[in-house]
Amino acid sequence: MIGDKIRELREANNILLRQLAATLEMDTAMLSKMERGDRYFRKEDIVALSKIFKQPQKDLLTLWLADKVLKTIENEEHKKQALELALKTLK
Amino acid sequence: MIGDKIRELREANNILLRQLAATLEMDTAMLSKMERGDRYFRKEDIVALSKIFKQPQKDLLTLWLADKVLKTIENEEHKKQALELALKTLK
DNA sequence: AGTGACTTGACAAATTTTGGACAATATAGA
DNA sequence: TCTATATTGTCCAAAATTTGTCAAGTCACT
Repeated sequence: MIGDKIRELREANNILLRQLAATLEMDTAMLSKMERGDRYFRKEDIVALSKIFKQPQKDLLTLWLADKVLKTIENEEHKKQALELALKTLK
Repeated sequence: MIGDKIRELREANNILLRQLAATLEMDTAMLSKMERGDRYFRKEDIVALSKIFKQPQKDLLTLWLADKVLKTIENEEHKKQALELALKTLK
């Protein structure tokens, strides 16, 4: 999800995976995994990426956090109810 | 949240912390922390507790999972948007 | 002061997550 | 086919998180 977004931005800007990886000072394989959702971006990288691609930090961070939430509940039952309950609690 | 619920049930049934801890085969201190939200219940314990207190598994598991979700997002910004996004993605 | 119930903090042990390296493979274009 | 790019899997060590145990502490009551 956040990975798709980053890939989209990267391709729209004609930047190669290895170029972006170099900018973020990470291994190309790692960035590939991150874009595909195999691994998680670190929060600092998301912040850096929002600057690189001139996107509102909030948007990317929200995507990133939603991914994390989805990961915590994957493989569980009653996901929807739990999310709704969590949301209700928050408000 | 799930902890409050368990404590409520335990007290309504006049069971001592150490008695319930013994039933669940855990340290009293651990159960105390769990009820107070300091530590997490294991899923199996929630299942066991729903039997002990004759509660629908679903209800307790939902509470338990909502807690986990809230924990993953605590200390983050844009919690609400992220939860809403996650919920939307799920549907 | 003594007792029972519960809480708390410190700590080590166990487990999970993470970041990164590397190699093999795939894919597309010249 | 050769080359550049990207993907995928596996391995490793470091870091972080979780878990369990224990001792000491509080609190309320008698």
